[in-house]
Amino acid sequence: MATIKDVAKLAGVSISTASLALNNQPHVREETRKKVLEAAKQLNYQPNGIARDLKSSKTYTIGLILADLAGPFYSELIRGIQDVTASNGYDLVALSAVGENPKSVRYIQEKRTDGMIIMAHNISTEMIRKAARPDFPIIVLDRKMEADHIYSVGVDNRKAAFEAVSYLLKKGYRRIGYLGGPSNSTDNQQRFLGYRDALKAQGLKVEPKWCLQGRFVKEGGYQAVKLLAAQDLLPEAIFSANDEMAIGAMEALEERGIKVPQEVAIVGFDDIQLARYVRPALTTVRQPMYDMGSMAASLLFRLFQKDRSVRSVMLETELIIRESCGGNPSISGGMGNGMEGSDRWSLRNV
Amino acid sequence: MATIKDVAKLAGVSISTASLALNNQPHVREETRKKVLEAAKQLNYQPNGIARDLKSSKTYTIGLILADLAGPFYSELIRGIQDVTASNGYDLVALSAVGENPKSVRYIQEKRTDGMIIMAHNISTEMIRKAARPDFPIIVLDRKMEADHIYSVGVDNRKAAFEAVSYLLKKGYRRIGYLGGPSNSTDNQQRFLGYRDALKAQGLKVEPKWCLQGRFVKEGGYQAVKLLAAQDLLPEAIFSANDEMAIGAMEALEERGIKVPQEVAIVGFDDIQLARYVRPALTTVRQPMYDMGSMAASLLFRLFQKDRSVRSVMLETELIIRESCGGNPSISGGMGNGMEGSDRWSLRNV
DNA sequence: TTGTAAGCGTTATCAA
DNA sequence: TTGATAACGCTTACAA
Repeated sequence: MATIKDVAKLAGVSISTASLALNNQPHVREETRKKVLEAAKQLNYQPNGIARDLKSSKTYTIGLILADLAGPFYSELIRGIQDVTASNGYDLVALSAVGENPKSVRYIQEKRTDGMIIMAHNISTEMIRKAARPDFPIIVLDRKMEADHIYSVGVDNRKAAFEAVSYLLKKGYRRIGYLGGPSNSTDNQQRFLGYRDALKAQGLKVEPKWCLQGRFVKEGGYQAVKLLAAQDLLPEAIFSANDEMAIGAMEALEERGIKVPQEVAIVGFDDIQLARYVRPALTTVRQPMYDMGSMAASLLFRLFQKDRSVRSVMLETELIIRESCGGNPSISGGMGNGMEGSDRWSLRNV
Repeated sequence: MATIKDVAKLAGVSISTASLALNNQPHVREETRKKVLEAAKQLNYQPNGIARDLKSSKTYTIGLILADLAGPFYSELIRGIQDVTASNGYDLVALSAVGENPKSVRYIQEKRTDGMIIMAHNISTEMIRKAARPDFPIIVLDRKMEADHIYSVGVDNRKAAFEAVSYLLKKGYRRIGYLGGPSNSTDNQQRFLGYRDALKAQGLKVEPKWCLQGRFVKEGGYQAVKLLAAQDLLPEAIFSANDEMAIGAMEALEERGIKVPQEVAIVGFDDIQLARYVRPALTTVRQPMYDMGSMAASLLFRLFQKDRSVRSVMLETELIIRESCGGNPSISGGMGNGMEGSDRWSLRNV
């Protein structure tokens, strides 16, 4: 690997001159610059970014940690972040936090980026708190937390879940199950509370036998519902804490010839791309993922600029009515460009 | 930011001793180690990864560059890579190459990782060739290229396309269009050649009016087909160079009330997750994305170990018959966990 | 306009 | 068992 030293030597100048020339700094004679550039080319010189980062304590990179990079859930989120980072001349690197003790925390602790956006329930709040610094702000998307140099961007999960379940109740369903995610996930906890609140508001209470664990993945939803169906314990409706599990649930039901929504209604959460393509199309709570992403990134850049007015933000969700709980499918088909539905059902401020 | 220097000072030892203690090296008195660890904790010390990387010229990270991180296409690929990197104790960082002159090339050039996997047609072959080094191998997934420290993993696009189009021909379709991606994409070029070959083998030739450009994105497929339909120029069948465009095409047709497959048949390429969910379910060429990912990563690790036997690899594709060109849907339904058909791929050396 | 030299935070070598 | 000290490759005062 050719270093700047080699370039300088070949060009017959000092290292600092070589550096100046290479970085298009003024105060370098044109002839000298040419010599240096020529030498660099000849050696196929490429600067070592790590050394530069170390020296300048700046990486022009922001990091994004997701529980599962490969999940279908994140497209719009990534797009939102990316649009903002790119327009600020930054790179975005994404990593996923897999397993109980994700290796990627190393990446947070060791500060290989200028800031972080995190949406991974398997990364502990404690860890995040420890890693944040004035020059290393962190935005969390999957929990509520406000501490020095830490901000959160998200939706009011409890309220959103409350409304989704209330919708089921309004349609006359009484025996409503909950298909949940990992218990250490704040999102899951809040959605469960919203579910409980809604039942309670109608004088109903949570039935443990209908509280399923699906780990936020399709296979989990599939297994949980399959088991319940085998025991003949199915409720009339299921509120699933995310769409993936809801789709798994639908497949389990289909396998047993149980009709959705006629026999069991289903509501999901997230509005992933697939939601509108499954049959029946999934009624679900839309999270404004693109906005969450761009908001998180903007916050970060404002923080880089020492903007003191930054605060955590909560965005609005929207219940998207499709076919999976019967009744007026108002949406299905269309370009799926995320534009449908802004006029439909409720929008609310938090 | 507390550095190791601060820790050393607080513990009353030298920097080197602090380093030894912190890294669990032997030859440190237990008492001393305790003192150091205590100091580190008190200062909330976290090692600076960049400095470490610089010193050790090793990052224990491999990079993945995708044309569009947010695309639906990559889940399985990422999973394949991730499984291998994680089991080798490495991190995976993903970046996307957006636009004509992607900023992320910086990441390649500046070697912030120990190796790279690239699937982004907007990164030039020239650039890749320049960046590869003995200690910085690169695996390309979207083009055929073999040079020092560069290997490719992929499928035989031309053959796969040939088979897909031949299938249409065998079903009796004669007027077959091509919905293609960016012209600088090798994948696109090869698929087009396969399409042409298949037509030629039946004495047919390519009709320019049926050669559409959809930029590999859904919206592109939608627009192109919409336009063609408006001019009443639709062929009997369309071979789309990827699934996203195929789905866009289907939506354009649906909008005009044109039935698939009765009036226009469609075949896609990739077998993304959505393909089995759209109605009619999409007949398409499955690329073994998971295997491509794990294979690419394995190659990298073998290279790290100076394994000289590494060679480029070509994997087999498979035509998945569903409903979008009429006739015998052989696969559809199931858990969609990507496990179907895994007994069918074979490895071929190039 | 160019060169010398310090330093970013580590790890590693060698003496003490 | 510990401590000086020299790198790693770069940027940047400051001096010449």
